[in-house]
Parts: sequence; structure tokens; C-alpha cells
Amino acid sequence: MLPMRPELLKGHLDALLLAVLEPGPQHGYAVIESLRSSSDGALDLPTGTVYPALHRLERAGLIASDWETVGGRRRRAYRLTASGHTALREQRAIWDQFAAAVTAVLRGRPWPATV
Amino acid sequence: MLPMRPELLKGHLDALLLAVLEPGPQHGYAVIESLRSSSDGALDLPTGTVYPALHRLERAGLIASDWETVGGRRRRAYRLTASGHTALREQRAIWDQFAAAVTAVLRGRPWPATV
DNA sequence: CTCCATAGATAGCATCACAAAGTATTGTGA
DNA sequence: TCACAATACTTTGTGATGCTATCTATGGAG
Repeated sequence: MLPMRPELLKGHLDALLLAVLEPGPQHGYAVIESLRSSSDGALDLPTGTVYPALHRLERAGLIASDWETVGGRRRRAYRLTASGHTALREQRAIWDQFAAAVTAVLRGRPWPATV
Repeated sequence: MLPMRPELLKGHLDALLLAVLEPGPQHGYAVIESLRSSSDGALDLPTGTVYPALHRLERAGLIASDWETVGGRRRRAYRLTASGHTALREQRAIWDQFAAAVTAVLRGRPWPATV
């Protein structure tokens, strides 16, 4: 698995985090592992990327957190808010468009008119 | 067509430019129009984005340029170098991986083991 | 007792697309 | 004739954001 260039993720991280939290609450460390496992190691994000991003999403009101203690360890469980669910829907649509556009250009073929 | 958030493109622009230049030389202004038309308006990049990016690619040796005058207007025709062709191949592979990983996470399904 | 996995935080940096402003030429419409 | 759009290129500065590096802390394995 090639190491992912850092900048590639820019602007797409929020969508990934929201998507990972969609099935149910998770704490930060678990989010990192979810991303890694569900992408077969392709998305192996450092804590310095994920934790600040979660804080940002919480400030934006897209997720909320509760502290919990499990096995003597404090952890913060994040869950999607209503706005978070809405944002995730939008982000998915934006990603689909973006991905289709980039793929079309990279393939050198014109945009598929029939979508 | 939704306005594309700026950061989404980060790290992917080089691949797009190389791909547009693959069929043959083009000048900057034409590159912008190629991107717009081949993405049905989704990729409508400002000159302040494209021209510096072309300079960057030229400094990196992935493209080369020749000045030409057409109808009294000076324009710079860019073409892929050998390194540029190689880079484009790599970038396509990287994009495919990245797109597959993001799509998998957004779809909430595990990475397809059979690729 | 040391080391690793778990769990979290953050300061500072680097990258890069973009906004905004400018130069210059050609063609068009009033 | 004169304003304006389209063509064509350039550059300065800024903002957003992911990453590196470093730090704190606990629990279990060896």
C-alpha cells in the first residue's frame, strides 16, 4: 500500500469522519481504526489530524461528545447531531460529483451526460 | 451545479493538468476551458489557480513550454515531458486508490477485497 | 520495570488553491 | 469613437487545513 500524499485528503476529511460516526458513536481512537480498517490501511491518519478535526466538527455543531470511562481510561464518545446527518448527506453528494468530475478528466473522456 | 469548495482540489490539481495536456500541447487559457468543458462546468478554475500550477509543474520538469503568437496574442503552449507522462500514470493510480478508499468509507461498506 | 497499546491534546509548520488586482491585445456593439 | 467583452498571462497575499512533533496518562504484557 503506497503512503498517501498528505494534501490529497484536504477538504474530504470531514466527510470521512461523519461517515464513520454514522452507524453509531465512537471515540477518536476508534475512529482512526475504523478508517484504517475500512480502507484496508489506505487511510491511516495520525492523531494530530483526527483529534483537531473532531474538535472542529464539534465546534461546527455537526457532532457532539460525551466523556466516558472504560477500564480506567477516559475517552470521548462522539456522535452525529441532526446537522451532522444533514451535512453528511450533502458531503456525499459533493464527493460523488467531485469524484465523477476528476475521474472523467483523468480518463480523458467527456463528462457522461446520462447520469 | 454546486460551487466546488476550494480545498477539495488540493493535491489533485496536478493530475488534472497533466491529464488535460496528455492528448497534445495546450496553452493555459485553453487548459482552463478544457477542464470546464470536460467536467460540464464542475471544474471552473480561476486563472490564479491554473497559471501558478503550470509554472510549478514546469519547474518540476513534468511539462515544458514554448511561446507562440497567434492573432497578435502571445501564448505559452505547454506539453508533457517524459517525466510528465510517467507522473501522470502514477497520479492516475493514486487517484484510483484514493477515490476507492473514500468511496468505501462514505458508503459505509468495507473495502472490496477483490480488486 | 520496561515497553507497547490505548486515549487524548496541541503548537507550529508547510502546502496550495484562491481572491484580487494588474498588463496587454483583439473584436464587437452602440 | 468609445466602452466593453473575450482572450491571454502574471503576481501578491491570504486562508484553510492536514501533518509533524511532542506531550500527558493509564493498563497490561513480558
